[in-house]
Amino acid sequence: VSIRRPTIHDVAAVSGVSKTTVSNVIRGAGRVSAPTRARVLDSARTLGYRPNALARDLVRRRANAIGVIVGDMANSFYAELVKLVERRASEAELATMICNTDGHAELEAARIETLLERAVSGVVLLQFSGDGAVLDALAAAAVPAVVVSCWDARADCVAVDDHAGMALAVEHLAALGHRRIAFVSGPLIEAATHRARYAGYADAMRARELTPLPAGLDAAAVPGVTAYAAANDLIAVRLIDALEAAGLRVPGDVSVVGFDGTDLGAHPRIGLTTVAQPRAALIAHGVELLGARLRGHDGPPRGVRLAGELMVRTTTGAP
Amino acid sequence: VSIRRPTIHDVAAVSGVSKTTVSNVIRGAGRVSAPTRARVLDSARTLGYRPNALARDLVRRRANAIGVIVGDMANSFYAELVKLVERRASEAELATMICNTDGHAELEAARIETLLERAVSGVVLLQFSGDGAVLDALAAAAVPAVVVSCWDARADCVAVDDHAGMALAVEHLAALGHRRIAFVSGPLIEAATHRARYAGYADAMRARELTPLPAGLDAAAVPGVTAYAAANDLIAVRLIDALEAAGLRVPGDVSVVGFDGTDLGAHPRIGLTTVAQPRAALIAHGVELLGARLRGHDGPPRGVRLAGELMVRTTTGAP
DNA sequence: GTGAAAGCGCTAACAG
DNA sequence: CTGTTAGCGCTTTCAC
Repeated sequence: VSIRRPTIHDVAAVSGVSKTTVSNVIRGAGRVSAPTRARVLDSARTLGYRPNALARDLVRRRANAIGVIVGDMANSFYAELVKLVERRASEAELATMICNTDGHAELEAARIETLLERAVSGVVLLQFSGDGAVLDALAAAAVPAVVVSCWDARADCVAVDDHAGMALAVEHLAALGHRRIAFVSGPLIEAATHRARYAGYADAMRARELTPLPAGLDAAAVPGVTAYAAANDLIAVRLIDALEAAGLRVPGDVSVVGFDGTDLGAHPRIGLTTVAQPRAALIAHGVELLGARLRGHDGPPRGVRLAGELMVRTTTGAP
Repeated sequence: VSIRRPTIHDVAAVSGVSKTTVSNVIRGAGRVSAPTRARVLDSARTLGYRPNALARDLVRRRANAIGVIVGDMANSFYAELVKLVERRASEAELATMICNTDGHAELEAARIETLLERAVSGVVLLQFSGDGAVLDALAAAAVPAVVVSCWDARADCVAVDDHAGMALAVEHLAALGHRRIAFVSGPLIEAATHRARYAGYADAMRARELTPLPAGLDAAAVPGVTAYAAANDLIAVRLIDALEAAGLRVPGDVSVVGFDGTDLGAHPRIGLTTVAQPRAALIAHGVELLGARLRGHDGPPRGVRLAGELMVRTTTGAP
């Protein structure tokens, strides 16, 4: 029950070598003879030595950690993304610091600030308000960042093609015979994503000679509409609730299609028709982009567009 | 575009005071005259000074962060708990380091080890394998920990009364007229939780003079059984899938009750009857226990038992 | 192969 | 009210 935990110095004293040598064997760096290494490892074990990451990080001037900004972890789409990021990070020996912003841009900026104070090695933005100042702060601190699942040309970025994805949804609905199709969004949708998905909706409508309606911002029935394209699954599911609570049947009276491809929508009882995002690929590319920067890659922002996949289930049908 | 970010030393030089004074105004500690404070703040701003948390933490020998161990973030029950913890932590200026174990005890131990290397101020275990060595390591490092949502008498702990909660589920089923009731669990359930919930089930069965069946470990129909009490909502929902896929109707042919009270089960299309856990209260108490230790409170482990609440929805009915 | 020395940026007594 | 003095535990040249 030591009052102070053993340091590299203690290990050095016990094994009769210098701090440098201990440091070398702990890190597996430099050349150390086998007997010395064994002796050091042995005393480290008996002393119960545990490296102090704080000291290491201070001299390296960079924490062995990445930050993750997420809008809403209660949304299973994002929870899953966080989980995937954390797995990659821990495989790379990096800790994961998580920040939930609930979609507030000012909170986002504040959390980035604390991540910068903590000198994280990189940041994954699963939510990005679009605030250029945030990107600037990151760049000024030379902390690489990648925005995932929300398109932004100013940063390394990987996202699904929102425009094309939403068009898929509208075409599916139109092919079913729907003509009055509404787009429904919500407060937790980033502005850029909202715009892209709405544009995809509107363009696809016009391509079919249908009239796009203004974006709805709450999950409520719109008179005369027979089908809804929601900005994400959560909104779609809530919309279904509201619709059914109002006595409408889905897909009997109205059709609903979501966006994301969450587990929630996948449940047979819900069977939400949706445009699924390739979550694993999103993170794989995101981590790869970040990794390249961490390895020193320099150059202009790179963007990766992934395709969304229409999954027809049971919330859509003929009008 | 400075190659090196400004330090407290630079700010001191610019404002013509010592490092200590700068440190004092940055931290709001000590007594500093208003004019001096203003001058320091001013030069800090113009220099774009940002405190280095790494250095602060090193001298304090404790990172301004807590660790959170979670079994499966993709389970919305836990995602929600993580979100609540993160909110409390950020309110207390603490960063949140997250570790997803996928229920593997060895991963849990490994992640605790890295949290200890990083000298976190405390740990919230949303998942706990029950490994005493983990608790010992934490105690040896004098890092307070609280286990939440899973009972363990050896640590500060807050959890729902699993035994009584599961009994509620069984009594509900029995009152409906079911006599052949099975208990179904899964691999991601902690051993202690599994035992407590199974015991609650078995005892409630016997109290009604019914015969408890051995615990089922997969979401599959058991011949002759008319009702299932699942160890959690996720298992219950999967069970419903399997049952319906096998041609059985819920609750027409069989009834199912879950445990947790997740959003997934709450959806009208699913309407899972369940024993809801008071998530906010769980975290509020957990954070409070941890906070007390952080403030130096000493003493034996304290445990808080919360009551689960039966929420009757639409997956249960008469046999 | 191994060691000595010089910090990383900040806090914390303790003087003045 | 402000400054001086020591480190926190580790990495990293650079000698030997």
